[in-house]
Amino acid sequence: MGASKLDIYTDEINQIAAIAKVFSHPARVAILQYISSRDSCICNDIVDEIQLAQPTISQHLKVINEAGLLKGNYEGKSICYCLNVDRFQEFQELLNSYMNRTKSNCC
Amino acid sequence: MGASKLDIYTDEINQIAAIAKVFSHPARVAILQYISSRDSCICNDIVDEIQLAQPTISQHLKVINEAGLLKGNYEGKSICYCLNVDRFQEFQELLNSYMNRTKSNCC
DNA sequence: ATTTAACATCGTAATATTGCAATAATACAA
DNA sequence: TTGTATTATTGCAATATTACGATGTTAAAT
Repeated sequence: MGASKLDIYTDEINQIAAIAKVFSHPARVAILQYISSRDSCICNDIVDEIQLAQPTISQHLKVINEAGLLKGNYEGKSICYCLNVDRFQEFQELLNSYMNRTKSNCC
Repeated sequence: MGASKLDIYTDEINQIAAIAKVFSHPARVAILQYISSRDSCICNDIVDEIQLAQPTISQHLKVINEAGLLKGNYEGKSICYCLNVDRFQEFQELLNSYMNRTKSNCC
């Protein structure tokens, strides 16, 4: 196989896994950190900062974007990628809600 | 390729990604939730609860275990898998530390 | 109109992940 | 010791992910 069986889990569990997946690659962790550290967030800047080719960065940005974590504003000829802070906050709250419920010991 | 280039990131970024990877599959999210909900956490119980074959559960448990999130105590003929709450707490704090720093808006 | 710069998409190779059947290992029970 | 129940490991097929070169696309500049 290789494909996850998503239909056997609750929506909440699939949602947590989907959120975690965004952060499960160091390039995406680094990209998000970099975007939040800059006033203007041009993709080419990221290529200079992170040692990956431009298509690879673009691909990771797509994953981050499809999770709803970006707000892209066109500014002149480059794109200003911004963090969608509300969505990011929502992700953090969902993760914490899951983790708080789960960290009660069993033995 | 297909392999992540780990050497181009800081240790902290790789650590966050490694933590997130544990939670990036719904089976592992479900297993952790289930383990924390039970007093005795036998693997066979998990197989009954989650619609995956025993080797698949065992494989996911291995990933969770290698991340340090389990304490396994032998109790009779079955294994009592317990959540390593300290480690789980540590993961939560590292994720929150990263996310709190990152969620400041840029635009 | 042509060029240039920034970013996206396509195609593809390399590698990782997921899932399970078959089998092995382990520990207790009879 | 022989069975039985529980968990781990192996091997393999299917799919996903990662990475990048080549090529498009878009918008401003010349």
